[in-house]
Amino acid sequence: MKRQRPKPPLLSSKRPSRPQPSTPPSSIHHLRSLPSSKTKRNLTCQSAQSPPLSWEPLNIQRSELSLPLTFPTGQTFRWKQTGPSQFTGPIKSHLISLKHIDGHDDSSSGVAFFVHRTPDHLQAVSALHDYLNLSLSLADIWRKFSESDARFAQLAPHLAGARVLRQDPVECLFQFLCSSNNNIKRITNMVGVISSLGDYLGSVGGFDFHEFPSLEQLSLVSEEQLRRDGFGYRAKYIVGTVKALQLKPGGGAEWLASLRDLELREVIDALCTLPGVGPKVAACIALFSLDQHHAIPVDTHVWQIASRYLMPELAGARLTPKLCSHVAEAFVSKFGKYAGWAQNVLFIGDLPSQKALLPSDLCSVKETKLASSEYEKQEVAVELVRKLMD
DNA sequence: CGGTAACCTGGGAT
DNA sequence: AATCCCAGGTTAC
Repeated sequence: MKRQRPKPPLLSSKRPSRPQPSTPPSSIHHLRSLPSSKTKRNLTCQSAQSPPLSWEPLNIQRSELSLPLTFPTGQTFRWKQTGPSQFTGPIKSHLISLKHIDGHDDSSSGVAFFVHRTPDHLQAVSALHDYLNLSLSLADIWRKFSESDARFAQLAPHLAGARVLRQDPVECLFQFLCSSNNNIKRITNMVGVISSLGDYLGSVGGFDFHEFPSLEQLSLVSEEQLRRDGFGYRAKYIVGTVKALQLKPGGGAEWLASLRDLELREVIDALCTLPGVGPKVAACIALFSLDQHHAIPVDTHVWQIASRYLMPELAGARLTPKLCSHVAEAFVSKFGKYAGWAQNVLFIGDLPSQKALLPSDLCSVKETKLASSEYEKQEVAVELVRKLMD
């Protein structure tokens, strides 16, 4: 991550001196199969154990996993684009690249992965499958969505492979603590600052990667330091949430992971006890890391989508907490058990950065500034909502 | 209990 | 140039 201005050195940005991997240097053949990167000299890491230092196929079609529709679309800020159709990121203590394999059609094109570094290759492969949520079939889930919603059916062919990840809860929580009232670029910078507190994993394409820091490592950074690093008021959320988690019986990581067994309502309530976590951030954590497939993060985008396609009677109304839960319910009653996965697709379809993928007639046109008469319209909408809620 | 203002920061629009 | 507005919201009043 390149920073705009010089920053004070971070607490543990020094590379921990790890024992060198005991494997022999890679052969020429292996070198040829290394992922493309602008700076080859930075390819420092290797698998400490098992052999496969090469690209291996992931046994799925592109329609089950699109890398550009899954990694840079706001559910994780930890992955970097390291090639034309290649992304690199950390999963636990594994550092992995993924890239698309071109084919003539969907069935012959797919995804390959490259394990740059891992304590155990088999565990790396297993962790990758888990992280990508590959036990769930996108095709199965989407079929029902298209049947029940016209907007989804229109959008889906252009956004094939937009998958919901299954991230580590601690990692997910701290990423979305950074997201409040913020933009993707700055969130990515901030997540980079936090990540650098974790153990160094290696460098690919000029980007340094770290294992996500433990709560103990996170507890070493002060609110003042975070403010100097540009976190603004979110600095106290980070510090406060670390402390709150450390007080949990059995440890915060355990406590967070245990939420996977609860009902969505309980999960949201539990998460909202942490400082800086409100309904929206809680829903993101629930959906992207806690197996709550019907959690609906209602933000400005989803609000727009809902008022445009799902609940047109809301057009012009304001986004209030009360209405947010109504929108979430509307999504669930329309899309069912995996409503969060549908929301994710509609959300991506609304992202300015993804508009290029869509035919212009599918692009949502941003509501231009409200004219004077629009004010009245809003009053009417508010009235309608009031009736709706009785 | 529901509605509002304040909160850090940076980029783009007015 | 100065100011406003917005960006995947939450908190405190």
